[in-house]
Amino acid sequence: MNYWLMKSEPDVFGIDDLEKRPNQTEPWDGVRNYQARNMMRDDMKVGDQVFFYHSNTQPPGIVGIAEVVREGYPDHTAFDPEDPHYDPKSDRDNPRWFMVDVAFRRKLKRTITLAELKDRPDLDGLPLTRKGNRLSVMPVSEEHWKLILSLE
DNA sequence: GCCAACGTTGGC
DNA sequence: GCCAACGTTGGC
Repeated sequence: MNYWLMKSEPDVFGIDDLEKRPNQTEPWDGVRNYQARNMMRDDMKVGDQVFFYHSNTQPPGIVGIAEVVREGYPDHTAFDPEDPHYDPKSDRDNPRWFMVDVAFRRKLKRTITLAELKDRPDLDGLPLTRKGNRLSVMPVSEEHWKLILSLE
């Protein structure tokens, strides 16, 4: 099993929104970055655990846990000219963008903030806190996963 | 609202 | 294939 972290802006789609979805499940659409695409298409497996991270909010941090419930499949929002994530270079015969479905598991008892993650020397190498990393999907090692959970 | 970091685009 | 211009992300 693998571990991941996915970023979302709570004003757009937060952990509470995921909890309220039918089946508490949501397709993670709209990702338009090749590295993140590759991870969703190739690496994320059913049962993988996901930290749900709130970005662009005060304070930014990890707020909950989700789980991959459907593996990579074409992101259809790229096919729809009306959709803000439309990409004319992607079509059904040769889809460029992929997504996974994630399901709500639980909220953390408290937000584990970006600030405290940055502060911990034992979390050196965590992609989230590496300088300049703006990926919206990133891997988390098992060691880091357990360590972060122990902070809850 | 600012701006650093970084990805993408397109002219050459 | 280089690189300047531009757009986006996301912390602050």
